[in-house]
Amino acid sequence: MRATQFLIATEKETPADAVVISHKLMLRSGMIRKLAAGLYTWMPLGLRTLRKVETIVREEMNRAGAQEVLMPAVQPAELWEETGRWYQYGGELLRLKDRHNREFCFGPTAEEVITDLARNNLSSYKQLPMNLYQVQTKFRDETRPRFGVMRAREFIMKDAYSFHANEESLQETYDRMHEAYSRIFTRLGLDFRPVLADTGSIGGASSHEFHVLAESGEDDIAFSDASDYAANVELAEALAPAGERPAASADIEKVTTPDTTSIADVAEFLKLDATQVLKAIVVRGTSEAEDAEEGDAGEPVVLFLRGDHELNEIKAEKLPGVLSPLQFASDEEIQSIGGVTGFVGPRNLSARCYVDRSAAHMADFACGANEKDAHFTGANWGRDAELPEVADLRNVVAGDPSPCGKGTLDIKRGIEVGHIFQLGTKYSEALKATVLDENGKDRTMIMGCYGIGVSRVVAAAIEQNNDDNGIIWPDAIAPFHVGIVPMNMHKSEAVKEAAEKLYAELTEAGFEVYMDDRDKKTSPGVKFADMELMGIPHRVVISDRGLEAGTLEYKHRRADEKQDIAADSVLTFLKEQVSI
RNA sequence: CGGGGUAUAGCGCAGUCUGGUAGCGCGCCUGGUUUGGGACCAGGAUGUCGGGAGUUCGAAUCUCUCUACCCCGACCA
Repeated sequence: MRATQFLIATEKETPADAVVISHKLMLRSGMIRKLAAGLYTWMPLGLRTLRKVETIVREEMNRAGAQEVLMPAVQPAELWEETGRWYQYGGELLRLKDRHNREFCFGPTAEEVITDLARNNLSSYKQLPMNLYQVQTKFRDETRPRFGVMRAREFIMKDAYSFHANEESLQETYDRMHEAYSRIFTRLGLDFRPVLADTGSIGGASSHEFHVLAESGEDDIAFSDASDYAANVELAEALAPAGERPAASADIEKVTTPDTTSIADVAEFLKLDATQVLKAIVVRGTSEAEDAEEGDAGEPVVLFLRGDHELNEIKAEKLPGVLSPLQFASDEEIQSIGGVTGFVGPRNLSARCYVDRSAAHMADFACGANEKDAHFTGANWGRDAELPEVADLRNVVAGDPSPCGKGTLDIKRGIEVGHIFQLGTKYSEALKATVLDENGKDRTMIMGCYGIGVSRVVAAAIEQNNDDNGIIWPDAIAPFHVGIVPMNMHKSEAVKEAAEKLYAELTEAGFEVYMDDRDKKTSPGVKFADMELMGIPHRVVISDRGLEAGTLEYKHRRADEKQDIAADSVLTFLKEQVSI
């Protein structure tokens, strides 16, 4: 590709609405342009990389035995009504009506459609297992799209769905997908980790997320320093502290603590560490009324944590009696159980309570007195308040022992680029997707699903590969492998000739080449800067000076120094440097 | 959805408080000089000042209203 024929859209200044590096660089390099919130046009430069990611994903999916299909982006409401998700999905589902007033949605995912496909086209266990995938535009009407294509509303996703006659077969495909994903992200040149994950609203048994490690990630990942254990913090179990709870050594005492409603206030006022203060969080409970609809709130539930710990909402939602999704109780609801907002404590509280494992281990602690402007100090479980049911309620923090039993946990930020689930029969049952088994009986197929955020991968790759001058593409997904900068091409026939010759030679050899043939108005500095911003990994400069000496100059985007290469060996040299 | 903010040329911004008819840098066009790291000189083009309504002799500026976008949070995976 010649620069003069390419839609170059580089920008010197960063558009004001970008906050993460990948978003800034994608805009500045001219990979994407924003159309509206969460909607982006892929420019020629960006699309080249996007297509390369897709290609790698396809190659590895095919290698792992999956078959590509392409389903409609617009899906009929009926299917979603059959699984009940038409009502459950909420505002993220973009609903549409056609001219006949029939309802549709723009697919945020395709379980319904693929399961419909399977029930209509698979009839025998002998056809299983079957793994089908597509690479397609999805739409999720995020309340808050951000970070460019990292969290866009419209995005490209590879979604695969497998169908099985039994659990063993599902596990086999799941493992094979796990392996395929590892190969994909390795080939993409990314620093990634598979981590144990919550199964979320899609439901199902087992689940792994694939995360690209980056500071700008929106997820916290817990790693063991002594094993390969890694889990999303949402899921990572916080173990009980070792040993017995220390014995009480202080007397309980009520103290006046005016306006100290936060843990930080209380700790400061009482000159205690946050670890010595009991945190109480009152959430809504499930209703036990006969006519209660799902989601109706019932009696509040109180959760106790050590002051320095954070509530893990996913864990809390799963507790019996706690309303899911989690909602915090109102001041009135707190009063109804004998509490005072900001001063809730375990003593004389009439509500169902849970205490976190670490909080259950506290002794001589401070806690709310269920009176305005009052706390207790020197409180102890058993003696001063009954110990509620103990549960794992908190997010793990760095330094916690690893749940795998080996080492301690470290926490890093990650960008979720892939997710694999064992779905079980959630969708196949709702849509009655069955096959006949060996005995001629209907059997509901067991499903797995496997997603990769293709467009998000592009952004994630940039988060991991950039410097002050711009993007640094791994060869595998670079929009161009080699950039040629001819110096003073307008003046020197020799340079022009050599550049054209090299361009033809490299293209012939299978390299994707970008030659900056812009005229004399475009100074070399601009060409270098653009090429670096765009992240082209290998650069060859052709100059009169070099040609006289029989050399060309080569520099890798990541290297500090340029090097002279004998002109006649450039092709061989580049074949060694570039991994296509 | 709650809180905060912004909207002026393709991009980044000033001008708004204190009303007087639109400006800077980059980019773009023309000509010339330059040519190994975002050149220089001269000339030039580009704006419904986000939309609507109002106040006023006069509105980018004041008032009301709508919209879009961004940030924090909640939600979502």
